[in-house]
Amino acid sequence: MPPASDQNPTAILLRKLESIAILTDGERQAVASLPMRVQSLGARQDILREGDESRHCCLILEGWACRYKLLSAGKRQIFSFHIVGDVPNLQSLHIPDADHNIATLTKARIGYIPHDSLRALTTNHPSVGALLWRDTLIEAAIFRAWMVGMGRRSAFEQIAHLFCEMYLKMQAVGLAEGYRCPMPITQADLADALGLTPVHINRVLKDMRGRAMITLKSDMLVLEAWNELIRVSEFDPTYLHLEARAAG
Amino acid sequence: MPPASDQNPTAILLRKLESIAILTDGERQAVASLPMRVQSLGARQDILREGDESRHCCLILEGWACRYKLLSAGKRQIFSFHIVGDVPNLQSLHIPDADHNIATLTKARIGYIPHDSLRALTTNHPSVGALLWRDTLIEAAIFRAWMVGMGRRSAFEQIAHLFCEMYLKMQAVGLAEGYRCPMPITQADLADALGLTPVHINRVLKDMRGRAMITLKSDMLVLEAWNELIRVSEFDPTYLHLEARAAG
DNA sequence: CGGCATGTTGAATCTAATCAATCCACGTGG
DNA sequence: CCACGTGGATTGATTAGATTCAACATGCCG
Repeated sequence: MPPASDQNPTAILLRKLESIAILTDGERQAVASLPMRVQSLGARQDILREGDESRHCCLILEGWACRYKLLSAGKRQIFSFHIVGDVPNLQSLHIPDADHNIATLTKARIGYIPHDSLRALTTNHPSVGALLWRDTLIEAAIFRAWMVGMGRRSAFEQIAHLFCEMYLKMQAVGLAEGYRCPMPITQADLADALGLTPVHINRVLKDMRGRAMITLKSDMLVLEAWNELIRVSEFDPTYLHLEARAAG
Repeated sequence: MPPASDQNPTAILLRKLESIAILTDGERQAVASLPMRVQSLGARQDILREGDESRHCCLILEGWACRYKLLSAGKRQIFSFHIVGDVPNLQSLHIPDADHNIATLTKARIGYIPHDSLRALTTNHPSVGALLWRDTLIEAAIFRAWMVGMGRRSAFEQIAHLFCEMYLKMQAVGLAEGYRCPMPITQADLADALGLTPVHINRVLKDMRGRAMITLKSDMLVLEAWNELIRVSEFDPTYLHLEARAAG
């Protein structure tokens, strides 16, 4: 598989959709002909702000992004991390007013697809519409998995669970294999995603390294003890609803 | 407005849908003619279990329900509370395999609507399909709001935020007014929803009573100091995306 | 090379958890 | 009518996990 940057922008979307469902040739063609305006962004740039009204959906062509909300006193909660192929504001199709922010984590390229084109696609190909709906439902399932972590898992279990989830998501779209994946996320970002402090994240990561469960260095994560990680975090990949051909 | 129990089952669904959007007569009629099998259940009965495959969606006609997941060592995370008009497994339309459980909290009546009928409805009335999609997206927005609470709010703020949310949701479908609403939820349930212990919930509730912010007795909640509650919890109702006519 | 973001470590503190006992409201049966 | 059982609520004492504050190290980029 060629690197994402060499691919046609819509091919990236197709690869993502085919990681969660099987498409017919007609559907593939319809997706592939979506119009798209491409923009390059630096790291830590807001793509969309709370209160903004969307007229486009944002497809990540390169780099990483996250969704988050700011509270008073500088507190921040990150809701999700997004990789190549994700459409972090797909929900704007039916809820145009953003109730949270989207920002890049790394340098990134974003493809903007007009809502009108996506609506036409769902009208002409209801099964693709159903697939997009399904994608937002999988996202909700991931939210629930994070809720379990924040509410009822220890910091250690929670981090292990997140790493398993992110690895499988990347593996499903060909961005990872052999229990190695890119992880260009600071400990502060991780803390804001899991509801912990950066200091505590640091200590737990040290602990995980000490137990030889992970290696995490220069933005590369290696899951050295997959079975141990899924055991301690009670990780069950069902909720990701990945196509069998893609699932680990 | 007559009590829900006197209404036609589909009227309950209509009232809910009209709390988040405006329907045409044709759409109303189509929703009203959905077939439904009604079942009565006692309190704390599972409606759906993790791993089950749904062929129906469950409409709550009477009583309260919740969605939850069980972990080892008896830990439980509740994802959502559901009231009359809610369809807690709407997502099963596109993800039939349940990755969590649904159970009643109180005695309840449930209407089962076949997936086939709902699919036909979304085919013949795409705008109703879009509305159902929208409802699942609002639910995801509520998940995000809970994530903020679990990750970045104090127990006090979190409980205040939840009470504001639940009051507005009930008010939107005519189940509450005057800052009073039913709240037939045990402190243990609240704890499992917010990621806290029952003991701590108890202490925070005592504190909130002491500050004259709430009254909570015999399953009835009164928000005695609405402005104070929304201030301390930084509550912004936008994420509920209620129709203006229904919003507080 | 300097500057700044990120990562690391220690010590003190605190919020919330844990464990355990008691209380209370309510329904039931003798 | 009252004793009893039960589920839920309340309280106290103690502990633990995570936070906070502060200092220092590392590493990357211009």
